[in-house]
Formats: sequence, structure tokens, C-alpha cells
Amino acid sequence: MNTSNPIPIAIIDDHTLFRQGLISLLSEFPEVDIIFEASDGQDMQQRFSTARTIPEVLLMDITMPVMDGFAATAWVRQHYPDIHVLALSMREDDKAIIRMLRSGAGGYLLKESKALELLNAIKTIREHGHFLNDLVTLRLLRNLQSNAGSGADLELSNNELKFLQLCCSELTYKEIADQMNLSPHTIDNYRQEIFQRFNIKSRTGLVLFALRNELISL
Amino acid sequence: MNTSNPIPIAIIDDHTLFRQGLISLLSEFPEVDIIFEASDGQDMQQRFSTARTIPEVLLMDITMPVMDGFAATAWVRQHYPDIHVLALSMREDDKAIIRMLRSGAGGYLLKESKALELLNAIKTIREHGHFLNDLVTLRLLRNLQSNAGSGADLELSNNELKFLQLCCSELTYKEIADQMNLSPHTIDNYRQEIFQRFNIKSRTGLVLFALRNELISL
DNA sequence: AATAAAAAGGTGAAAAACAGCTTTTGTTTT
DNA sequence: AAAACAAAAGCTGTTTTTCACCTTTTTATT
Repeated sequence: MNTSNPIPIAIIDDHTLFRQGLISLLSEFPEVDIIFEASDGQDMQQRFSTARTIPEVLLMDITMPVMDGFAATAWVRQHYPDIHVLALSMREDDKAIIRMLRSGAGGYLLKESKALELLNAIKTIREHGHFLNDLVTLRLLRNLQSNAGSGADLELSNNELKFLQLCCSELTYKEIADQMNLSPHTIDNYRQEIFQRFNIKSRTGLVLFALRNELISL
Repeated sequence: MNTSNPIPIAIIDDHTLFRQGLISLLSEFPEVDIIFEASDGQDMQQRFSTARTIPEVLLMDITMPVMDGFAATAWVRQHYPDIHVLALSMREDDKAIIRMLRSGAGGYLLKESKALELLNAIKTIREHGHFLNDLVTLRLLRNLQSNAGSGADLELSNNELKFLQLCCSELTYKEIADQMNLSPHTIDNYRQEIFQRFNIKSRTGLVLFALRNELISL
């Protein structure tokens, strides 16, 4: 059946140039048939409601305006469980990959991949529901290991969060205590608690931690 | 002459899929002729040394490993002043646009543009040396206005930069001194100097400063 | 009443912040 | 080539902040 009829796919990406390029590139392969393209998740939803035929594999970008790849993937997987999503992004950070897989993507491919890799991924994902390359398996493993080690996924009380946010400034701990209407000792308790919970050793570490976990925005 | 012979161009972008897509897309237009493609600035330099013909317009990405778009553009403009560079990126922040233009790019196009816009930009830039769309002119204006206000652009020596980057860690100043093979006193000089030059009052402030000015990446 | 969690307290050592001064090195000026 | 100058590197202190460890009080939970 693989050779008989082409795989119907769709492309969701906000970069027109990339989208058009991909279409042009894939049109050379008879194995795939592009049903539609969309510029973001919301756009995609509309295409679904009007499309005559429905794709089997979606090539999904992450960063998009209005409705991003995470939300779009989750929506598709909920409403069309038979459709498989192949994430296609330039981001290669753990957070993006993990979250995309958690949202229901069956595979993750970097935009720096080659055309044949993409084609292979599309075929594999249609047949098996997932496409696992080194990139993905490595990140999954790393995620598991880091989760097993530290255990806790950052749960912070309101005060701890506020404290961390105020740490990302030139305020001294004493001044932070003032701002929060608490004793400096209490602040010191927060500090110490967070230090050991997340293996942090300095105020600088606190700032980096807050930043990396997007607790504050620059 | 525009219609007689096609414009020789080259594509420098680390994302293979994007590159190939673009080639496939542009090959439909007889107005352009793709001489070569490269995955980053260094790769591009090699192509230049081996290429039979030389392109007139370069489609240049910014974020690339080894040698990025800024450096690559500066190199091209210095060694081949007749070649025009059209920046092709997803980044639309002032900093990237301004810096790319300063490096010698004649125009700046987002990857979310349409194919015809790209074609138009290529033609314009070949003929006039620059392609100024709303995106670019707006940023240029804004940059001018903001520069009139603040004035100072952060100039940092190599050591100061390295120092600032190392500050964004849990290393103590003494450890930073070790890493840089310098006396702690010298490190203290750097610190003091930067403190007063940029009105910073604490190590935390240094971290935030480095981050906001994109001296380091998380 | 027992328990757990949050807040407040104290002490001492290490690191960071700040001030002031000298020497070396490299560049421009004359 | 000497003088002048600026930038980088080095040194000696003092004060403040940060950090670690431990105890007590208060507040909420069961």
C-alpha cells in the first residue's frame, strides 16, 4: 500500500518561504501528496473543517503566532487520533522536544535535516505512528535521568516564587525581606531551602535558575 | 540585461531542509540561477575559493554554527565589494536587523515572506545594492531615535567580555580569576570598572546586564 | 494535643563590594 | 628617541552581603 497511493500530508508553519520551499521540494516525491498548508494552529483548524480529504501526517512547526505547535498538536491528536504529527523545528532544546512529544507528536525532526530523512520520517511515522531518531531518544533518556535524580518538578510556593523573582534584581536579601514584609531570616530560610532543593550554591545561581525556568522575563 | 541572463545567487543557511526547499522553489524562476549553497560562513568561504562563477547576490541566514551571518556578511563585503547580501532570517528584533545591516547587508527579509517578495528583493538588491522594506526602515528609524537618547553603545574588551560571561555562573571571582589566569585583583578592577561604567551595583546586576545585552545565552 | 510547616531569630566564616594606590605595557605625540 | 598618555594589571585594606548551621516561636492541620 505504500507504493500504491501517496501519503496525504499537511504543512503547518508560519514562515511562508519555508512552507513554499518545502512544498516545492516534496512535490518531487510521488510518495507524498500535500493536502493543505496552514500558517498556524488556528489556520489549520479551519483547513480541517473545509478540506475535502484529510491528511495522515502533519509536518508541524513549534513557534507560531496565535496558536503554536504544542496546542495545535494536542488539538489534532484529540480530534483526529489517527493523524500523526511530525514536529519540524529548528529548536533542539530538551524543553521543546519533550513538550512536543508530550503534546502527542510521534517524531521530531530538525529543519537542518535532509530531504530524504524527512521523507523517511514521514513514511515511518505513517506506518508505525512514531519516528524515533537519535535526537529524540537521547533527549527522552536525559529527561528521564534528570527527573529521576532530582525528583521534584519545580513546585514553588507563592512566596518562593516572589522571592526568586525579586532575586533577579540588585536588591539585597534584606531589601527583599522589606519588600515582602518578612524578616530577613525568613528570606534566608527560603534561600537555603531552594538552594538545597535545586542544588544551587549562590545568588547568581538563583538568577540563572529563575531565568532558565522562565520564572521571570528579561 | 535583467531579462537576458539570470542573476547568479548563493544560499547560506544551516538548515538543510530550508536550503533545499528554497532551491527547489527558486528553480522555478528563470530570473535566478543558484551558483552554490553553504551551511555556514566558513563553508561559504570554501565555496568561494572553488566556485567557477561568483554569485551577485547572497541569501544569508543569521544564526549559524561556526561562522554566523554577521561575520560571513562582513567577510564577503570586504573581499567581494560587488556582491550584495540579502539577509534572510526569522529574527525580527532590532538588534539582529541593525547588526546585519551594519555588517554590510543591503536588505533584510523575513522567512515568512512570500516567494515573489524574495524574487523582487533579489532583483532590487542586484540593481540598486539595497532593498528597503517597511521592516528595515522602521527599525532603522527606531534605532536612530533610541540611540539619540541613550548614546553609549557597550564597548567591551575581550577580557571584560569573558569576565562577564564567567560571571553568569556560580564561580566566585577568585575562581574566575583562576580560569582566566589572572590575579583576583585584576578581576576586581574589571568588576569595578564595569560597575561604574554601566551603573551596576552587584554581581546579580552583572548577570542581568550580560543577559539583557545577549552577551551570553542561557 | 500532636504534628507539620512557616516565620523569626542568632552566630561565624566566606565572598562580594568598595576605596585608594602603584607598576607595567603599549600607543600616540613631539 | 623621549615624553606623554591611556589602558591593563597588580596590590592592600575595610565594610557589607552572602552563606551555612542551628534554635525558637508562631501558625495552621489533623
